[in-house]
Amino acid sequence: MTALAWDATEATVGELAARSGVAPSALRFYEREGLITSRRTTGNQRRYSRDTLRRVAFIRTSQKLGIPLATIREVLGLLPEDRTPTREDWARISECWREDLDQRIRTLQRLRDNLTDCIGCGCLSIDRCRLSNPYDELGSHGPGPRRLIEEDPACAPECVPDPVPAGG
Amino acid sequence: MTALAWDATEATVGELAARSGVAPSALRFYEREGLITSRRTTGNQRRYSRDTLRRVAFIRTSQKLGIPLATIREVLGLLPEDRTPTREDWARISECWREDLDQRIRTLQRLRDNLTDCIGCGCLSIDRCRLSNPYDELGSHGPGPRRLIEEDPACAPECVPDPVPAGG
DNA sequence: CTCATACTTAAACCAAGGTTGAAGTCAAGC
DNA sequence: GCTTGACTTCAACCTTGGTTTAAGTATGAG
Repeated sequence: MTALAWDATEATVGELAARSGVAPSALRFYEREGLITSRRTTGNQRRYSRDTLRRVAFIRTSQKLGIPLATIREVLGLLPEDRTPTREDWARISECWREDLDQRIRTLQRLRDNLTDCIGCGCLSIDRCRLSNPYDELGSHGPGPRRLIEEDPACAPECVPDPVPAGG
Repeated sequence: MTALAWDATEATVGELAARSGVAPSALRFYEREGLITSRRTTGNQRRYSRDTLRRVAFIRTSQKLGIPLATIREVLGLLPEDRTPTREDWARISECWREDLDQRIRTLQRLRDNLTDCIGCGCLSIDRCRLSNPYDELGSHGPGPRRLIEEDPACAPECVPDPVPAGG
């Protein structure tokens, strides 16, 4: 069970995989995509520092929340680079997902309510229905409530919670 | 503007595209995938019957609700084949999405609430966090609440609302 | 030193939901 | 009956989030 060791301060890709429950191929993929980083040994093998485990946990958690990797990468970029991130740092960037999640819940609820309305009248047609309307110009009859179903802006990382305090 | 005509009872792919706001390539794709059908002219061109517009509207609406095409196809299969679907038929199959939508809303709310908890403690770590736990076996410490984040069973078309009454 | 494992890379592949392009055919206005 | 635009098919390509495979290299136990 040397794969679970991580007794020193660094982990191989296999050790990190075992600890995080994420496949080595996925970890290499994350590294290619710039979500995690590693030191290389003289023989070109990866060595991960301990806090990478938390970083991977953040990535997987965010994915469970439905956030695309590109967005996760951007938000990870808000972490301080000059020191190991603290609990507070992680909490701060986790806040980024809250608004996003709230927005998505609201959008789904709106969609569901409209569906309920529309089931009542059986009106799922291009021309009349608030749910189905693609973009009304084509129906060419009156200014419909076009923004009822806005593409949710979900996952735009506009959240820059606070300027991350640098240094210790 | 002959593309918008549809004065007769049938539409070409371009006309249906113009009316529905869905690209011709997408309509051909839907047909390949069995979500819509068409008659062919002697010259092998597609002609869509009028109710295809509603069918396409249903498809797009369902996609907005986050339903995959494969599931939409299955539910479309619940429509009567021996007659043009009525308002009631559409309403009936639209009901299929409701439970699904409710489930997804509940899941997202649960995730958000857990995130709120976890932000409080800054605990997004593999070993402790309810949100981050990948599959607890690896953490190897006690029976955690593993099903807090279940993969939502969303989009299983178990909804067979009523046997569709055949004939007019 | 040797041998088994674990590591390295690049490239191919998967699913979904299409788009794009090439090469050829149909339909309609003049 | 010709020309033009809309149609046809097939195949390749795109994105996201990876996995799989092949060929080769490092590391560490004995």
